[in-house]
Amino acid sequence: MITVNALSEVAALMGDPARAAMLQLMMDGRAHTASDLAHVAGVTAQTASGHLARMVDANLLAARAQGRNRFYRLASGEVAHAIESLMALAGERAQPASKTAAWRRDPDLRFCRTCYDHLAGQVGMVVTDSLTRHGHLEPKGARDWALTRSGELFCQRLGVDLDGARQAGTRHFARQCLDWSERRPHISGALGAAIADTFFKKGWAERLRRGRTVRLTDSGRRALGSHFDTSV
Amino acid sequence: MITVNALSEVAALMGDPARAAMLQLMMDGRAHTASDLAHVAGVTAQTASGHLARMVDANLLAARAQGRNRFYRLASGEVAHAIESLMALAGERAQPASKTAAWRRDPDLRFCRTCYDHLAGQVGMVVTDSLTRHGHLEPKGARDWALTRSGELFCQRLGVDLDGARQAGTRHFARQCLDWSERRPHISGALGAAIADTFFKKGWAERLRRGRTVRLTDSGRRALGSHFDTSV
DNA sequence: CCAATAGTTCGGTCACGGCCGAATTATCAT
DNA sequence: ATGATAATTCGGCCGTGACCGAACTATTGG
Repeated sequence: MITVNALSEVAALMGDPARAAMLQLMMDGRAHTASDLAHVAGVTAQTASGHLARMVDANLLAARAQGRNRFYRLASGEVAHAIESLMALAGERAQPASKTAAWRRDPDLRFCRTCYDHLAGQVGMVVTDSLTRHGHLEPKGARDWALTRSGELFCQRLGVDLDGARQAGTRHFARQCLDWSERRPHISGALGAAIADTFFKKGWAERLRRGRTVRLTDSGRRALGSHFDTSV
Repeated sequence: MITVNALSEVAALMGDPARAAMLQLMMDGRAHTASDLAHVAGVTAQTASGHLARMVDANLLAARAQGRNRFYRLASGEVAHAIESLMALAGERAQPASKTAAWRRDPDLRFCRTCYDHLAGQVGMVVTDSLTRHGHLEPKGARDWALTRSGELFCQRLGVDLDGARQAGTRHFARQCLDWSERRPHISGALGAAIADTFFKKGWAERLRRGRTVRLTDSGRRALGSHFDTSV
């Protein structure tokens, strides 16, 4: 097995948006099911299966079968290190791998957190509910939403980078993402990420140092009232 | 400017074989002209120019104009670090950045060295000359070679991974590479890399710790006699 | 001034690879 | 047994992006 260009092969694996999303989820150090990984990547199970097989082949991931699930995790700390150093180049902050098993009970986490790169928890639901209630978002197919004309205007007024979100490769634009604490779908996909970005950029929300918990700032509370007519 | 998926964007830049080849050349810490970079990547100047512009845009590279040349180098140590950690994943060894300016005079270097990933110097020329002398390689176009049927058989007998080399994306298969010490073209491209790989794998040659110098082993000398009917 | 060289921009071609639908296998639940 | 869920393989579609030829600009040197 000759390695004509080893660097490009590994980098190309990480260079696909869907695979990168999966890898970033696995940066928490835990093992995730193929379904979960397909979900954060915004692709179908078949597509995800192909991606995962390739990454296992390249020794980026380790797979473990358990019942009818297969769990995937990063193959080694070196993989995590490489991903971190790449994210550092892009000015992103990688959340260090912490093995807090009790994270499911955290009330702050249930209130507001990131689900990979978009908002989840009560705040994520408030945003999603407000968008659907005002007719900005309409269900489309089984797992997507369509952004209506009024939704487009609303996002522009809010300062959401719609162009950037639409350029996000073949990633789903407005995906339904099942919220594990609320048990209902919130907005994810490229649009969900762009909205979350707006929250952070305007200082409405702040990521806490570790983990996925997000703190809603005072101006964030006011924004929820004025833009999403909800009080939390 | 929203970063919907920062990781994949950086990784995708490094994930192209041509760009990866350029980056690996720049891992020596020096600045290189656009022509040189096009050359090791095995692409035309236009294509290289586009690649370089994109990498400068993404702050992976820094460019400096000097006369009618433009010199490109890695933008920071962080970039080098990220590349190293990726190469480590693939089991490759990154050659540490040494600034030996006197490398042009080194007689060992003139005798045998790697030119990015293929053999250069007298040994590289011996191999190339032998292949052309026996009709295994024929000039094709201005800067390429064609591997003849007899060349194909010869490579198979030698244990060169032709299939692997042919899969190397859009990289040129058998490129002519101007040898700076011999002033004649030697074999490069995917085939040149595969041949060099064979030399290393069979123990005919060994990379020295630092720099590009390659040591021809005793069995390597014998192999040059038996397979390439040349004594050095 | 003219020829040669380095580099870039533009336009058009083409193939690789990501994507999904459909079908298949395996496990779990009733 | 029967149906539901998790995961995979296969086949075919299609868009992104890498590539090159041609034309253009800038610098150097005779």
